[in-house]
Amino acid sequence: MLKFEVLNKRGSARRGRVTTAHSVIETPVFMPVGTQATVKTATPEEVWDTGSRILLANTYHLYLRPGHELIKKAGGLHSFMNWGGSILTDSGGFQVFSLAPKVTDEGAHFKSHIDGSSHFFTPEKVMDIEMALGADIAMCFDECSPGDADYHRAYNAMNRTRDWAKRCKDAHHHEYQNLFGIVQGGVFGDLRVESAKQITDMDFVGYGIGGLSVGEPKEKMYEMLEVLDPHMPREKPRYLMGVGSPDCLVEGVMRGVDMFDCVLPTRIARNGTVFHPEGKLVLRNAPYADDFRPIDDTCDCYACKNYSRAYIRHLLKAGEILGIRLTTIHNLRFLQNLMADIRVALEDDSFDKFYKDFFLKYKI
RNA sequence: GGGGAGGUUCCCGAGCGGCCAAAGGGGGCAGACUGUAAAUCUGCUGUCUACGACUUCGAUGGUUCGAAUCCAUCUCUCCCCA
Repeated sequence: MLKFEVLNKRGSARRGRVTTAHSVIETPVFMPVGTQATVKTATPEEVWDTGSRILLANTYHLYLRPGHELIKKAGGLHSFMNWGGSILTDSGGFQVFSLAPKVTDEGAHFKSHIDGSSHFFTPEKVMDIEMALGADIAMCFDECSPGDADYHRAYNAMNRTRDWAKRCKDAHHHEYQNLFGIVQGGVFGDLRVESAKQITDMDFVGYGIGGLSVGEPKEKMYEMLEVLDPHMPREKPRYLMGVGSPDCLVEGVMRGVDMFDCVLPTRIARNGTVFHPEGKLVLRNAPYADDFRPIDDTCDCYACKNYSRAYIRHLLKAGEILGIRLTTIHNLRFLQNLMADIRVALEDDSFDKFYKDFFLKYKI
């Protein structure tokens, strides 16, 4: 079972440690996303070398292809993809929201994005799949309302998430896998508080904060985190789902978040953008054509230690695979270094200074 | 030497009298990307003293109210036969 220790606190921010059956995870932590049991372009070893100790994978995608039974047959996700760290599986709740299928109290009907075939997810079905996948942490099947959802819609999604969480908990039995509940409530403070009560009353191992970073202004997201802070148990990990820009990570930690995941670093890497202490660099742009410096001369990643901006830009422009591999490795390492720096600052009780210094340099 | 097909905006390539500053690709230049249907998507890409004007479709000359589109000559490229 999962163990969570809070090692140090500074206001709402906390420095902690999650221990799962597969690894020790120092928090606050950033978790790279490997939807289809792979962090796109990088080998598990390369991902490990960026400092990552826990990855995300997606129930919806792996159920469709190659199928959870096959992964179970392979000995579970860790074995199937040769990843020695921990894994968290997202439930497919986000797809329910983004693929806009028909949702009833019973579950969600949707059509496969691969072949158009019809499928039906219930909380029980999702638990079966997640247990078969065998990640260290499984997420409840929830309903995620979009950032512009009105009160009524957010309210309904919140209550459905509560009902489904109950059914998930009843259906979930696993030797080492841990189930996290998910708080919803849109951008409405009272709903967030109510959702936090509904979900934490069920006593999960940890809590996802869902339905944020889905199109609402950042300020709303920060506001919701502040509203939630006093209503979530301090002794359990909090996971802000889908958040991953450097500024949001720092802001999230300040508001008490322990875990983050996001496709942003890997996606923008594939689209030619890299993180830098002063902001993002669109490496495929013309000014880098003859810029022979590393992406970030303070970075210790494989890309920065060996290659220039000009070379990587050339690879990106030429459509060479190595280009997006290098930018992916850099962006992951950048975020892992950022999180490591945050953890040190929390240990040293210097997070306020860190926060100030970070935003002095980093242009959003 | 004979016969045939062609030369279009950075490149390839449509257009074949007006609706053409000229389709569509590519390339180039930017922008977006936050629980991944994403190595994706979107915009711009002749010049300017810009809701209008000017210069472009091998060159020159012509026909026409009007030509990238028709005619003549020149020039270059490719293919076939000698």
